[in-house]
Parts: sequence; structure tokens; C-alpha cells
Amino acid sequence: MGVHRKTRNLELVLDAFRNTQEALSAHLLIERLPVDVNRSTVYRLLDRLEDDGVVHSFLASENIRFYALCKECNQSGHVHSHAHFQCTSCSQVVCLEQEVAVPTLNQYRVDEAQVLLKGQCATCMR
Amino acid sequence: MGVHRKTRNLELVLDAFRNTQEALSAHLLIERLPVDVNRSTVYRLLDRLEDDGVVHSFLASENIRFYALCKECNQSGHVHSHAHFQCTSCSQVVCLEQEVAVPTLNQYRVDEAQVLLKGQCATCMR
DNA sequence: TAACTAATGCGACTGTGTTGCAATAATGCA
DNA sequence: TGCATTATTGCAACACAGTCGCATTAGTTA
Repeated sequence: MGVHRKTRNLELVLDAFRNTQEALSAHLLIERLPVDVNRSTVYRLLDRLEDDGVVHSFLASENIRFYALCKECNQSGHVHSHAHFQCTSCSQVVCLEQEVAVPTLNQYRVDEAQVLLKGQCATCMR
Repeated sequence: MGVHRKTRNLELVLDAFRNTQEALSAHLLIERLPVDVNRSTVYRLLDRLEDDGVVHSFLASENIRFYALCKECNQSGHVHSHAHFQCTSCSQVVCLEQEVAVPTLNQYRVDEAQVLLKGQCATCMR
């Protein structure tokens, strides 16, 4: 919903996501930006992009939030329920196509299912 | 694997887990201990208990590690693949009975599936 | 071009979790 | 039981992710 001025930083962040298949943490993102952008600024951009349905975020180990572009979301809500994969060797994180079926439970109302698969990616298996 | 002397702190931590159905973060655990126990000590106890297969840990939002007693694990390895539930109102976290089927993927070898379901618990739905 | 205000950078801060080190206490053995 | 050994503990300092207030900078619109 937030106003979005077309700033250099915003474009750089979006480019970084467009140039990769990976999900990125704030830290990784900053590393990949061609110019220095302040940490606070990056977090604020990511927050705004998430509010606007442009990126989604999820937790991977170890305690780090990752962000990736959304395909079918908009500012009225995030609609994905896909799984994520993290390689335990190189720590790379990717979004998977696999949809996650949100299970039903007796005692709880389940609104959301967060699935993180961990293992080895093709590169690290060689 | 680590040596375990039967210390007061160890007993207090185990009691805290035995006295609840919930999973506990280090912070929650410290709050529930009847005496002050140092933060470092608690983290070290949890690490050791996890190594020994007595508790398992997983990440819940927001970026906090939760611990709960294991049922069928021992020091030769953790064997659970159950889901966890976190209430978005009261933040309480519990282990679910539901086993998670680890899916197979083309490009990745999946060793582990972490599933966190989020929604509302019975108490908060009222 | 000027005014408005969103976006930015900076520094300080919070909270989780870790580490080195000296003091303490559980254990095994004489 | 008394003592030596060493695992455990508390403390202080640290690392790192993420947040916040505030003054400055820079898009945007008129």
C-alpha cells in the first residue's frame, strides 16, 4: 500500500531479485548490490515490498529471514503456500513449485503452513 | 554424548519440560524456572540435551528457537519428523502428532522437512 | 523552480545466542 | 569420609539480525 517513489535503491533491490533464482537474506542482498546501501534502508525496502505483495519472506535456518519475488501476490494479500529448500552445504535457499496442502487439525485453526526442506542441492551433491 | 552430572539446573530444566505440553524457548524456559539460572547455562544445557537426543529444537517465528522433549530419540540421532504449531495470538508452540512425509524432489536430496503450522489455538479461538 | 514529504543514512538500541575464563560443585577413588 | 579431578556454572563481553528516532537528501507534483 505504501507510496513507492522510483528510487535507485528500490530498482537495485528488484534487479538483484530478478537476477537470481535464489531467495536472499538481507545480508546476501546487500552483498550483491553494486553500491553500498544502508542496512536499515534495505530492511525497510523489503518490508514495503512485502506489504505490497512483491516479495514474500520466510525463515530459514539459522534464524535468518529470506526474501524472494512473489508470482501471484498483490497488496491485498499473499497467496502462496509453496515450500522452500535450503542446502545444508552451501546454505543456498530457493522457492519450490510444490504447493503445500494446509492440513486440518482438531484443536487448532490452521491459517498457514511454513515448510522448509533441508538437504543437498545438485551442485553440492557432486 | 556429553557427560551428564546430575546437577540442580539440569533437573530443573527437565522438570520444566515435563510439566508442560508446550515447546519452550530459552527465554520462556528461564521464566518458568523456580530459581535464577544464567542464560548461558540454559543454552548450554539445551545444546547438550539436544546432542543426547533428549530434546529436539526447531525455529518458530519470530526467529526464536523452541525446544521440546523427544519421544523416540537417543544420542545416536534424532528421528522425529512431526509438525509444530504456533498460535499467532498467544504465541504458544506445541509439537503435533502429525508425521510429515518428506517429499522427493528432482534436483535436490531432501534429508529433513521442517513444518510449522500457524493459526489459532483452542483457547484463543473462543 | 519551489514546496512537500517519502526515502535514506546514521547511530543507538533490542533481543537471541555464543564464547573465554575464573570460580564452583558433582563425581570417583583412596 | 576426604580429596583430587574436571564438568558445570556465572559473568562479562561479544556477534549478529533486525528495529527505531531523527536529521538530511532527493523524488514528485504543481
